[in-house]
Amino acid sequence: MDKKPCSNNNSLDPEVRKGPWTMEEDLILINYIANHGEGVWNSLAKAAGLKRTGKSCRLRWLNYLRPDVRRGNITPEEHLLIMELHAKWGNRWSKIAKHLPGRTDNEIKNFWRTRIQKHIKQSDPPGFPLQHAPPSHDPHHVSIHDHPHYQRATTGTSSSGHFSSCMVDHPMQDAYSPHPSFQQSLVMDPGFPSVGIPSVEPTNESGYWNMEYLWSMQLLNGD
DNA sequence: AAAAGGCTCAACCGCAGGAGC
DNA sequence: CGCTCCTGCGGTTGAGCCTTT
Repeated sequence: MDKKPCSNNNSLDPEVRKGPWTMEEDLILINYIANHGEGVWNSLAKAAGLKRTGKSCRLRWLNYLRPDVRRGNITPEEHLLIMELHAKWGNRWSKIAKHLPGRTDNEIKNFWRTRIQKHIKQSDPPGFPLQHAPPSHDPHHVSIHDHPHYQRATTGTSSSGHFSSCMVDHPMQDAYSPHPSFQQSLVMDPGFPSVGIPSVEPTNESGYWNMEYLWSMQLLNGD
């Protein structure tokens, strides 16, 4: 992803930032929404002093910063539901996401494209329409659990087997970082506190950080 | 140990539809 | 009625990480 300041690419407005969000930007957005509520994203971005488009703010909030966003791997139950709903509605990701509490359309879309679609392509004869994805009892659905990609997904991306048990269905909705390198650090510390301030500064050198930490800061701010 | 290729997912883009004027 | 702005959605991209050779 673009690590550059991105102040002048594509956009006519040189003030508009693009690329990954920083901790500071996230804090600003969280604070502002906590105080004023969400919506009217363009004016929100300006009023909050963020050099981002309203679109970008909305996406960041909906996909990451919202407190009810559920991070971690897709569970088999969710997987099943996604298969069923996709069979019913096709690529209506937002509609599907509404039936998976805490999951975002982006997350489901990515999950489908990287795991399920690939698997179906590999195992189906040419021309098999994805919209007719089989119901849960279908061999395709069952066999995907044995697929290397699925297994990797359900055990996390690390070499540690501890990762999955702490990430999947974590009661506190997981300690999660938007950045893979920080996610890596969570692997080393499965007991990373999900409430309160961690004992270690939860940022890495890239300026990425932990959502729980950020929310705890928000709570401490009392806003 | 290093290189190459594959995989994941955060973030962007373009488009469509709705609301307000 | 037409225009503009905003929101939401689905598709796509590309950086970084992981796995394989």
